[in-house]
Amino acid sequence: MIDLRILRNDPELGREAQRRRREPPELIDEILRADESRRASIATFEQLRGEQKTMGKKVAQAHGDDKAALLARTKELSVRVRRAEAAQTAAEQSFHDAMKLLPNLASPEAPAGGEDDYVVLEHVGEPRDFAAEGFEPLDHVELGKRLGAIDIERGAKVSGARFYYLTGPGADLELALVNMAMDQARGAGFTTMIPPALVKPLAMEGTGFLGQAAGDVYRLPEEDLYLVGTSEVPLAAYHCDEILDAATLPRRYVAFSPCYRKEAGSYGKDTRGIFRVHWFDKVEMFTYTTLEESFEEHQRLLGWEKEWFDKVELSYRVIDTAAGDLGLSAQRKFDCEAWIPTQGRYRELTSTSNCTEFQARRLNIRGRFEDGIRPLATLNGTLVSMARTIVAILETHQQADGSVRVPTALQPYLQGRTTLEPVR
RNA sequence: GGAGGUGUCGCAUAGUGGCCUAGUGCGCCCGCCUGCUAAGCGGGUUGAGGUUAAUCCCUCUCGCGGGUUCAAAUCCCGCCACCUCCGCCA
Repeated sequence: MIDLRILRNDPELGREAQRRRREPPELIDEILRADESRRASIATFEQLRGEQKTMGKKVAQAHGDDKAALLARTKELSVRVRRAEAAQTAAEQSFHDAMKLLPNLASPEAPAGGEDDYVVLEHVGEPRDFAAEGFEPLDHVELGKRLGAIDIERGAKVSGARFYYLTGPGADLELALVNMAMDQARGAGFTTMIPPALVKPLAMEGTGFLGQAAGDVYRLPEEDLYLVGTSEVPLAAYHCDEILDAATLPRRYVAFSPCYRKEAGSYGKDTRGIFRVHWFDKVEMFTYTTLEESFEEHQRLLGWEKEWFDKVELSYRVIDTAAGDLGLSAQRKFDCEAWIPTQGRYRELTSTSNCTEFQARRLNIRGRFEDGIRPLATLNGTLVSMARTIVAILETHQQADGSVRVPTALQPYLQGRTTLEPVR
């Protein structure tokens, strides 16, 4: 949800933001109309309600015929109050429904356009040149088999397509990555968290995942709960309906959680291996801060992500996502994409979004400042997403003999192992 | 899952249909007093919305949602959370 005053003062700003996202600009005018009728219905109700309260006091004091006459009038008034209240509720509902459809206003710095209109901000490291080294790289499916690290057949047998088991060194690798990520974040001052992966509709809705992304979300209709696609959801909802003391900001949390995604509409895409799966684990950073601070915090989150890539020794590039490819909540988003040798291209491993006040308004998260109470800003950033990082590490650090070199920084987290060796 | 209990302003509590415009204490903020501090004294202290240039003012907010009534913190129904006990369980 965005600040209504912005739209009232400058509707064209809102329409333009919609165009940059390739979303309908007419929504702005719908919202403004809904707001007008909402305010009119509030005025009507309040006027009648005030009258009813005044009359009620007179009734309490009157006796005999006076009282009977007053009662006749208040009975009639009561009906009108009830009708006005119903009209107000309906008008507020329509207004909120329209507001809920409106995505965050994209940053003026975010490139306009759709998925392919991103801007590359930088490249870090060189993609490894296997041809020069004289051998053909294996893909992660083959490597995973040889190392006894990934069991895709049994994942499919037990859970279906896009599921897998991490086994032996694969499981060890995930735990090592989790621990290294948690250590990094803890060192940077984050509070570690293990949040619930099942949440109520409020948390999903509040974080913006029931809009355009709803098709990608698993729902348990029996309990009316959702499986989260990222721990951003429980971390954002953690402080919903709270007023945080400004002195406690920024609040930084880092969470480990499973992530579940239907991957609807991705049929035929990335069908091989564990690059695109229905479940993976992730370590996610999340910050509550002020709107003014959020832009620098966004850069800091990006900085921690880059630090991570350096530690696992992957070459990558950073892209500035185009407005049309931002999630509903995001004002700006940077993705870090690692080079995947057997795909010959950069693929998204991590992502950091500045949601400004958008989620905080929906979830009613505010800060108490010297000059009053205001919504906070929320930001999120991946530190490590498991399946894809494991793909990148296995493929990038494989050696001609079929073993995989363990990045130096990761070795202490892998019982000192320097390589993962083939078992067959 | 079953039975019972509880949910009021930051905390603790009062309030069983109109005198609630929700009282009191603690905490907190401002001021007075005072070598300093404490105490004492006076005032303020939920949040949201409408209106406004801003204030004033008005409406909503007693876990949430319905209902009864001219009128609901108060009566009725449903839901949620927490506590106690029983059952089951990693």
